[in-house]
Amino acid sequence: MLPKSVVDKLQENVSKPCFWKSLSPGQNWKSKSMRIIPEKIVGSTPGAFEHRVVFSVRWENSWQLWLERDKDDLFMQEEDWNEFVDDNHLGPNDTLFFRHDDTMDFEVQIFKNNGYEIMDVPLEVELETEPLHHKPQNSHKETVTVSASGSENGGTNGRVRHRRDVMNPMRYLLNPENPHFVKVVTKRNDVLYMSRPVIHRYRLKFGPLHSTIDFLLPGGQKEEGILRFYNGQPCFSGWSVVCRKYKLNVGDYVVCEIERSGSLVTGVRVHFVNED
DNA sequence: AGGTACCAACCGAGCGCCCA
DNA sequence: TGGGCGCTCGGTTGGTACCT
Repeated sequence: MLPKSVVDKLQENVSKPCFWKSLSPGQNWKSKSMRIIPEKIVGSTPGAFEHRVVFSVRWENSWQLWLERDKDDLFMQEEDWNEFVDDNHLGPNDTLFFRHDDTMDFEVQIFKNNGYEIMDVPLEVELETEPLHHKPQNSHKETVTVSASGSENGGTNGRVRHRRDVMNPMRYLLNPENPHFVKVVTKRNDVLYMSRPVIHRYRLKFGPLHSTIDFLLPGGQKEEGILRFYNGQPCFSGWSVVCRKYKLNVGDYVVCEIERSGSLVTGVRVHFVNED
């Protein structure tokens, strides 16, 4: 459990409905009891989140979790909750603090057993060995190089047009499990094409034509993109705005980290590569 | 208010490269 | 060597700012 000073400080700042989750003996984070939305929260915000909730964390990542009723209790769906647990590498001594922000939105704070709050994406300690439920085949190694065209190691359709590789693109990611690809800026930057190997490998799904996605940029900045399908290939307009705003030049590299809700693509987190 | 110029975006066509 | 894929190119369209 957290030190009392930390608890007191949190509670001082809390005027909205909130609750804690930490493990009791014999439980693990994927126990069904950990997926329950406390009745007092449901009761205090009637109708606010009958179908889904969205958890947002300090490092501007978020997870959408669908809800299901079981008897009188409201549970987060197992698959969604397990993904949240895996993504954040929750350990037995961790504590979660949930604050109901707005309608279906919760702000989530993750504390380690010493009361230290995680402020950035938790890194997986042993990336190579821990099995992950949606980890793709040919999972990335830290030393992987990725061609600028977006093809990753082991891909059969990869083209090597710009053979200056970005070393270790995973180090740019907020969440190492997220799909990602490397994009080289060209003089035609009206749309950002999605990498097909990444789409297939992660079985990514897209919203309807003209639905919006977010370009999540450094410093918490955000630009809106529109989903298009050119030649059957999904891509996002609004990319030119990003290139202009951040003064990207032809030949510059960016690591595009795909944000998902389930398998549905909701945004592209853009990491500017500076390897020179 | 209407005309013009400029710019950004749309999207089909086609090029270049890799693999079987 | 042909087919498929990833990507760029370029013509067209639509929106906006500026000028008269």
